[in-house]
Amino acid sequence: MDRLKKRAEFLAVAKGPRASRRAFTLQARRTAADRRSGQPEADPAPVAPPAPRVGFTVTKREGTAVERNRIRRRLRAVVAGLAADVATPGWDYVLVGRREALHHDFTALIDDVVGAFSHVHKAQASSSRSDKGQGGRGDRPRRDR
RNA sequence: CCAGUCGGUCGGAUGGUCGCGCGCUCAAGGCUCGAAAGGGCGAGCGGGAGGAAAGUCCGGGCUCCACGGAGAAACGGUGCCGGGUAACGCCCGGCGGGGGCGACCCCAGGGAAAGUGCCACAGAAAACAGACCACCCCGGAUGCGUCCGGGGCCAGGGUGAAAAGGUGGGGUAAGAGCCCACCGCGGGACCGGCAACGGGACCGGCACGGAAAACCCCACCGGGAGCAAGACCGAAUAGGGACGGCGUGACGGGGCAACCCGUCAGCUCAUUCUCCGAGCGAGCUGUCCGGGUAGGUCGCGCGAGGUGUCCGGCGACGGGCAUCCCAGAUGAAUGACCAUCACGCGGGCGCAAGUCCGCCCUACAGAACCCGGCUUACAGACCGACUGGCGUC
Repeated sequence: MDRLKKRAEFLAVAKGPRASRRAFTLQARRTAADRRSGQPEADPAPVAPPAPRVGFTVTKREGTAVERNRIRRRLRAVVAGLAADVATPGWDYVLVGRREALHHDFTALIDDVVGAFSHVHKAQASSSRSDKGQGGRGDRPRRDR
């Protein structure tokens, strides 16, 4: 499981859909789609979408350094345990940890993460249709001119 | 046994499943990035948070910047003495003062006869000596209540943190260091100590209030910024420079000119031809160079190093020998989960040792260039030395 490490990558994912649970907030973004739309359609090579990447964020508001480390490590352990099941290739994810992640029951935490992932995927699916519609409309007039 | 003082150590253990980052080694095949060298995905092994990693309060190393030498002033810091140390505002050993029956603890602890200012409230008076009230004596007046003049200035004056040394005696009109004894205070030859300081013959009738954490004076110390220091590599895009290639057409009109407009060539709008339309119409392009952003590499861990032991020293510490190599991340590794066992708390059974069940799972807290300190936080456990009290022999 690759990690997100650049500030710019985190900012990009923050624009995507999100799902909030008691112990965290999940943000997600479909990166492969972006790359395809950025290139002309002449490149039909069906390159395998890049492996999913996950980043973790815990702000100082959530506690001391020890507590923040523990929040991030528990969330990381959850994701590492079921990464292949929930994370889709071509996507970036960011988990924003909350204080509740310190003592939240581990199995419940796993359930929450699974739920949040599917919720985010659904949200992207519905909103991406409208995105494509807008993109198509934006492309056509440019070609007409 | 109880109460207490000081110093020190540790701060869960074992196992299982799945992982993280670093280093070393291996390489049969596969996948992937790359022009290549090589890297990644793999396997094995090794090691991977603290006593405070924290606060960022001092002192250094290291790096860059500034700077000719010396001195002075200003500013900041430190402040009993001796020692330790690379250095310190730290530590050790003393001294002085204060507290405790004691072990022991606490102390911004230089200078107030260099100067300025301050001493609230209360009080007659707050700093140097007197004025006031009251008191005492003498003389005079008197309506016998007292009043006036002169002298004494000590004791008394609720106060206050602080007010003319205290007690006793002599003395006197009454008093007062006016005189005497003791205590206190000041000076002090000399003695002990490296010193801070301690002791002190003798002398002095006693003067010299506090506060320096108000200013100040004296002595000593002090360039600035910090690993986001600093060094190197360096895209994409835009822009800069050097050299080269192709090109910068014709006519007319306006305008002093720069320039603007129009027409015709020319070029572009995927390709060939024609037409129409739009745009361009003086630049386009190749190679190289330099600055530099994102990003990356180094800095980066052999050190005022750890452990053991011996020697010197009361001690801080110093020295010798042996031995060990011990985190190196950068959206930031050092973990997640489970089981068992100790530890703690509560309850049941048992004379007791113990056993069973349940709970909390055990604090403060996470390296970020590195060291020496200080300060602050901390569940619980252990060790040593010592003090006071009780009991027994």
